[in-house]
Amino acid sequence: MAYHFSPIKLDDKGHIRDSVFAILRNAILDKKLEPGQRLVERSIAEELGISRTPVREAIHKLVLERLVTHVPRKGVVVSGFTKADIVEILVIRTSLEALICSIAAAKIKPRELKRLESLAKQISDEHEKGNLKKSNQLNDKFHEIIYRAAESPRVHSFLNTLHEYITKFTQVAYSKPGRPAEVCVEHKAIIEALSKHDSSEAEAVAKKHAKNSSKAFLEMAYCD
Amino acid sequence: MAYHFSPIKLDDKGHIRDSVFAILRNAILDKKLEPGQRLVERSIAEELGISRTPVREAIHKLVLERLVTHVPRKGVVVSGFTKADIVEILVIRTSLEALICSIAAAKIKPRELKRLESLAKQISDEHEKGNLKKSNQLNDKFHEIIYRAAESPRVHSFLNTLHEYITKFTQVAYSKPGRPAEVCVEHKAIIEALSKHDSSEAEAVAKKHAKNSSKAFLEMAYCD
DNA sequence: TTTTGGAATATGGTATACCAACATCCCTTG
DNA sequence: CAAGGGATGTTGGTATACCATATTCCAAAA
Repeated sequence: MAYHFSPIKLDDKGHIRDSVFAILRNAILDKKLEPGQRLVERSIAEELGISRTPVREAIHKLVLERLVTHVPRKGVVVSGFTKADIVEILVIRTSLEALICSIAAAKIKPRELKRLESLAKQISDEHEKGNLKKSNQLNDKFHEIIYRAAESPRVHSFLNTLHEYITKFTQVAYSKPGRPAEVCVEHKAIIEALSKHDSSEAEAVAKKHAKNSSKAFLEMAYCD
Repeated sequence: MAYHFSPIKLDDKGHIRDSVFAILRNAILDKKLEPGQRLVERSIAEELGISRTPVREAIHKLVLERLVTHVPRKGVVVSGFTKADIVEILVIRTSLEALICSIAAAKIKPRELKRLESLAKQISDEHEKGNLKKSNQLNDKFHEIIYRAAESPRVHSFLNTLHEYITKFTQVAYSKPGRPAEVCVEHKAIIEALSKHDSSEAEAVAKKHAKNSSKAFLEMAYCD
């Protein structure tokens, strides 16, 4: 059975395993590989024109991220994403988003607060111009500032992973009527809580922000 | 430089990479490998009497768990655990513990509640008998019941990982005078919230429980 | 004595080879 | 024709070989 992967270009200076990981990951998230489908190391390696070793290492990472499941004596198969899985990811993100915000409140510097205010304004501007892509990028930066301010590498990297899962669908969430305006209001509330270095308020508003975002996503994604 | 690992016994039916992972992980958590020390694939493989392949895969998992850090053109080095790292792990656990408890409140079955009550009683009994080891085991079971009730595999497995980090020190926390009694009270409060299927109360009491446990740990571990 | 070039070495990344377990299918045998 | 068994193939796990890069160190030249 063929996966229809193109041979890898070797001009990449990064490690092959990372390229393979990205290829497989995108294929799964883009549903090019169906849930339940087996991933056969030899076949993938052959199609990509490389050896099994980097393929194995890439698959390993996928297992750790639960995008594929290891079945004894069968190899790995693509995991299915049920609605329950999506919900779990969203609630984890909500919880950690609240956590990192409360931590950030205690540590954030005036310089970073300034940057957040500037970004919030830009985001709102781009919204009005209808520039979804740009405003999404800026939105990511907004949250990245907060993540960094919290100086909590584990939470930070975990949130990034979750974010990548969700990103594949996020423009859907933003297309919900009225959501962009809400986002602006919520961003302002977050900035205010952070400015006051009020951890519990920051936790509360961040949780509300993430919950609303999750809700908007679920409504749009599962309206059927 | 020698790591002083003994050759692996091959009678293990499990995969070698898992054995290697456990060996390295324990060595790091038990401080037999010092922070900053390099892990050289060839040397480890040689000492264990196996090939590099399973060693590589084990090291990969360690990187994902941040127990070691990959340094370009250097290989991997053992990560240092500062107090900030411990604190971060504890607050993540607190956050997820609260989350999983609130989810469990909505899903838990009478059968599981019965089991929790029985365990809480046993734990308190073993405390009084001064049987720390046994009561710790039962405590783990107590939380495991709740984890399972939540049916949230990602949170569940993440909490297990965090738990293993903390476990290495946990008997310290329990040695704090008065803590065992508090634990019993907190367990009762958790059971009550779960019985009422009150998610927000469950979240609150679980958070308090985890926070108190973290506090007890930090006080005992860093009294100097 | 200092500097520099290159060879030797160390090490991780990648490719390949080998093996054991399991599945599949055909052939034999009743 | 059906059932059992063995040959063969598939696949993941492990071992080994090879390669590229970077570091170290020594020797030769200025």
